[in-house]
Amino acid sequence: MNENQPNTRTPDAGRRSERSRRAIYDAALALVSELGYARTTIEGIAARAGVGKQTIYRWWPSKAAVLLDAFLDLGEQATETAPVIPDTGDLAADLKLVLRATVDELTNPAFEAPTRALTAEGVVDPALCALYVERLLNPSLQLYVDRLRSAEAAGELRPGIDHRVAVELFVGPLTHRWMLRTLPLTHEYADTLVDYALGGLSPRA
Amino acid sequence: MNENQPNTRTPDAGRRSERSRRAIYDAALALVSELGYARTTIEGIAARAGVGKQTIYRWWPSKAAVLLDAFLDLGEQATETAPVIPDTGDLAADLKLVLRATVDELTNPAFEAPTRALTAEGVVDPALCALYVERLLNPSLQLYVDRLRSAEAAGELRPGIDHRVAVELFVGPLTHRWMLRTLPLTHEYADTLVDYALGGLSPRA
DNA sequence: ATGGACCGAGACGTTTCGTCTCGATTCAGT
DNA sequence: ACTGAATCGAGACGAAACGTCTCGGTCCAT
Repeated sequence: MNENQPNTRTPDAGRRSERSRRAIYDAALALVSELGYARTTIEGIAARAGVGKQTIYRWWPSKAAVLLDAFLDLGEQATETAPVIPDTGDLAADLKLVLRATVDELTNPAFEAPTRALTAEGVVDPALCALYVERLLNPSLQLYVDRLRSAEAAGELRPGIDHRVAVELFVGPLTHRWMLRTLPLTHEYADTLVDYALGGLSPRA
Repeated sequence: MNENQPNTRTPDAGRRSERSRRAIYDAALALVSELGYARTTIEGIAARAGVGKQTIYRWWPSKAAVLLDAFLDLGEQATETAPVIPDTGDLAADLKLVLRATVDELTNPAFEAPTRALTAEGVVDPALCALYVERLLNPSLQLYVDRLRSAEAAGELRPGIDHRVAVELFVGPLTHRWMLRTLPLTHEYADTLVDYALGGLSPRA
């Protein structure tokens, strides 16, 4: 909040302690898993990481920002995030494969807690949300867009479709069910979504 | 049946002060609008409502629960919530009308702040989420289901479609864009969703 | 070697939490 | 009409976390 003139210190990333940064990430993720996001405190993260509170306040504006960076770091470590959607020539099959994987990830207890925390915070904090979307969501959605472009070239998609809207037709309902826990999130649901979205709800004349 | 746990107090709704209840709703909604949800405190609500803190803690388990009830009460006052989806025989047109109205509501500043707060809290708090879904979301989605059933009878829908999934095909992407602020939420987007979902993304042979 | 920036540690005043106590008031049952 | 129990407004209370601020200590560039 306090962005006054001389007070705004720019903490020079060169002198930054890599050791502390990692320790903070580990502590943050561990505490969120153990206590949940609401009962995870910055003081708790600092204590667990063996770090001064100021070291956190110097580099991050909020608890949520710490968790976002920790989460991004976690994703980068797992280089197996081979971020590619298969292109077998069968669009429906490829989409089902990826959406099923997404279902598995969203229901994986290790990822679910921090993801929910970040998402909830983003719903209410536009600045954090922008970071979240830019660094996590959009890159992921772009993979779908690319696959749909390829599908259009192969004649598997109606020409003129807005690929971005089409992606949201798959991902939106999935996210909706996950966020609001309305009904179980299953592989079958993912498959049905693909079938309905590709085939349409209207009778095929 | 000995349900007299000393710990479990059942605060007997008969003696409850209607006056205080309303004052708390008003104060809660006003403060959330003025300060945002995060900086709205239970102490602040109590002070603004001219009410003892205990009166809030006695009847609600959390700040979010207060806001949910306040929000529900607000909706019940506005009896003009004539909760019907038109049935003109043109499914696409009817859906576009309702989805456009939903877009307007989601972007209405008066409703947006408390709705975001409740949704965010629900993402992270399963108990609150269940209440939210049961009392706000599901009744609303049921209207769509009913309209789709009518459409199926009229031959406007492929037979055998799971109406609930179909509803989520419309509402999911809308909610996705609203929650995560990925792209602007417009009437055009609502229309496109209806066209894509009904017509399907695959080429119509 | 020396100055500056970061570091861990923690003291500090503040805010809010959730519980508890206190009379006053209001309602139900004898 | 009396009385007892429960809620009411008001606020005191200790605990917890906030975010800011010193402290020395350490590391690096000058």
